[in-house]
Amino acid sequence: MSEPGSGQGGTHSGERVCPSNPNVSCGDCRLGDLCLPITLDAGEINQLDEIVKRGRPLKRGDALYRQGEKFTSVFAVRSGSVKSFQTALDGEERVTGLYLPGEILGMGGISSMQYDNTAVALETASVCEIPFHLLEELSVKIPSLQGRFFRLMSQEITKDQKMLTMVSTNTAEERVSALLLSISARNHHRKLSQTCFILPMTRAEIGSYLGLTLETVSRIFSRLQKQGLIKVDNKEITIEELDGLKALAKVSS
Amino acid sequence: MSEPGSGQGGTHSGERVCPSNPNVSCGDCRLGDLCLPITLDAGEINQLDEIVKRGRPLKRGDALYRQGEKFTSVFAVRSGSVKSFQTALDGEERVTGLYLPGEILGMGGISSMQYDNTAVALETASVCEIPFHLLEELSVKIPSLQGRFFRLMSQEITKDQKMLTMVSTNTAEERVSALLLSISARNHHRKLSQTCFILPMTRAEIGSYLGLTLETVSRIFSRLQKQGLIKVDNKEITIEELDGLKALAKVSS
DNA sequence: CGATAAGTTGAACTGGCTCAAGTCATGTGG
DNA sequence: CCACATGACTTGAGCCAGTTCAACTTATCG
Repeated sequence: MSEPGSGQGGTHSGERVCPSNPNVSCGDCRLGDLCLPITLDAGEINQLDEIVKRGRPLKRGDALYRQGEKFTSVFAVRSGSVKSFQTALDGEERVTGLYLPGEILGMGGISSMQYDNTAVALETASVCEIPFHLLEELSVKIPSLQGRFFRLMSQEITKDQKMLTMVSTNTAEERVSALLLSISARNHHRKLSQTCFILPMTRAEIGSYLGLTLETVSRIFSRLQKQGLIKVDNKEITIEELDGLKALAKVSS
Repeated sequence: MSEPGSGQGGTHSGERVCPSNPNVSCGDCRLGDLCLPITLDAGEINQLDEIVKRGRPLKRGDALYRQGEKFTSVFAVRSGSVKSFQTALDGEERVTGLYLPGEILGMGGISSMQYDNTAVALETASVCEIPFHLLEELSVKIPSLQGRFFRLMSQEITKDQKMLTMVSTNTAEERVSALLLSISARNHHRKLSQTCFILPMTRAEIGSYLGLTLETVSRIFSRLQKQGLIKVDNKEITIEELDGLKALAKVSS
């Protein structure tokens, strides 16, 4: 039904500007209004463009950075998807974030000057690397870039706190529903289908992210399907009753 | 044993500079090396000083800001303690943060331009209010202030993710131990006793913060006391076996 | 001093976990 | 291109950490 790598970015294979083309600049990038440059004018985007490094596409499992490494850059997902996770003392991985195209990651490393988690591609993905010391210098020259970055970090704080509230209060069913709705809303924001998408994570990764076991995640999917709220075909999810799912998730957005 | 308001700040009542004196400037504040100005030189501190508003002390229950209100300022705790919480759809309060002297709060409001939680004083407290638009302007002029604020926000992200990992994986015992150790470490950093302190929150608030019920928190306290790791006298906690508690908490710091 | 909020402790219950036994998809080497 | 290995997923049964409900004690404060 879908070859590997088609999860999030692949549905756009017919576009003018290929999202994994390393030569596309920030001004041309179709994610322009989601990513860092959103509030910048053309001249400023060019300045930002010069400090952005665009590497070759990553394969599933490739790391953007690793927990404990010296912090150098933040990253913007251009296509595909990325997860971040912390490795506990016992070696267990705990997923802390899922990042889709247009989203920024790595900001947790700024304070301690080393990355506080590991980020790996969940599928074939391309990312922009933004060396932080250059971004800082540029932010002093372009106040609106500083403002944009303050806002981005604030967004991450808000997101994490929402997640924290959810994991510590909501039931398994509410958490799984909320995750599906979150992916749905982010797809919608990127002009993709909000009712049908490929899950970029395995059941185990979803469980780790939501504080559940993989068996519970699987059972909830089956239950939601039985209730007619979603259709599950392996990793392909179709939301049949968006409002019903929202009622179940008990979250504002 | 201790009158209200003596929890965190009151133990310093014999100091030269009274922490609730609204006339003390950033340069004179005994929290100087914990709070915002940490990396600034004398001239820069004076500039920051001019934008900081120091109101009269807050009483227990007074709000610094409320969820949904227009975002205007971030706040630094000068003395006392502050909690932040989100109000769910059903009206339930979920504690999302505990802030002790020298710590900054309110940064979650920057992105959406409205506060994403409510912050109230847990005891008599004094705070500095820093209007954000002035802080932004000043940050462009003082690059090290921009850097400092980037680092502060990053710290908040790291803290939240650590909390998220903890709440979704650790047992009740580990969570309670970790909170006690966190308060202990923060007290130590502020040159207060790391083994004996007054809990600024009720059992219900601690439970809400850690994703537990108040009964469980109470039971864990009793259990830890029975094991000889801590001594509990209502809100006064004495850590008897710091290393034992650390072993139990299973956290790095 | 009396009212009310905070905290403790016990007993029974339950949502999600653990363990187990399978099926199904994906990909690899012969 | 098939066979087989391996990882991903599903489903069931029993269990347990933490919840819920309840009764009580202890602090706080007008």
